[in-house]
Amino acid sequence: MPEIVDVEIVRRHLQRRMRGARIVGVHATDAYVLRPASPSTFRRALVGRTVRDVGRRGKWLRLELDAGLLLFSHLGMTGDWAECEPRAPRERAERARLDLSRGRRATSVRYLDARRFGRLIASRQDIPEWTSLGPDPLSDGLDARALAGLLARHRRAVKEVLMDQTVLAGIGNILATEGLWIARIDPRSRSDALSAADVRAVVRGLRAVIHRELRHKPAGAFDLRVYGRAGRPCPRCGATVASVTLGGRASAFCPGCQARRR
DNA sequence: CGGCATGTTGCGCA
DNA sequence: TTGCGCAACATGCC
Repeated sequence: MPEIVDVEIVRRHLQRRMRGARIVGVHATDAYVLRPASPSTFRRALVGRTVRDVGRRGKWLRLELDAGLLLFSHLGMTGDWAECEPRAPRERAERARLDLSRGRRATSVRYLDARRFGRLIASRQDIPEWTSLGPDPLSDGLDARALAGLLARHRRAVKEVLMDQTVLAGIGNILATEGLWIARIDPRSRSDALSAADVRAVVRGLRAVIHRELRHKPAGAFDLRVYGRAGRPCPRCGATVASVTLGGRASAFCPGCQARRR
């Protein structure tokens, strides 16, 4: 599910369903993903609260409730929110459900997460994971000058730096991989070795993937050019797509048209 | 059965 | 101090 695009799509859904709604019931069924971990404490914090706004920064969702309460949601690897009937039976991957009422309308939203790497955190203050996030490419914009400054501050592979949430918020393995392919830059290039033109290309690449995904995602999968395509021909130059490991993550790239900066 | 997965954190080592 | 590499977390799919 989750990179900035997926999380933004979820945010829009939740905003439409939840803004102005009152939480009338909480079925927090999985202590593993909750903070506070006790389902009853978690439930008591949320029941009766009204949702003022659904925000997002990077891969984090931040629901502003009344009475100064905040609900943070990170989707981990397999998390998702979906609307459901209040009477719908619990699904295997369902970790929490919020029953909502707005006017005379009653509906529910539920948090599904097979692998349980996600988190639901009720808090009275912003959490460190939220406050330490770097600029968000969608809400803060992405400009080459700012990104150049950020990249120059690190000496790791550019792909790892792009995926560092404290540098830039929301870029994951797919977007970093595809963005660097569009920019024609080898993901192993040191971030501080990129020229001004390279940084502009990275900005264009990331923008292109983000907006393309944002347009196509709701309709269905859009086709990725190099991610998950190691061993197959590069759609741009025909060379065989390679894969290396960076920061523990598979990183596909085309040795034919993505040059390494040194 | 083994390998892999759109994420994050923490540890050990050079 | 910095930069890595790797394991771990829990589950599902091929």
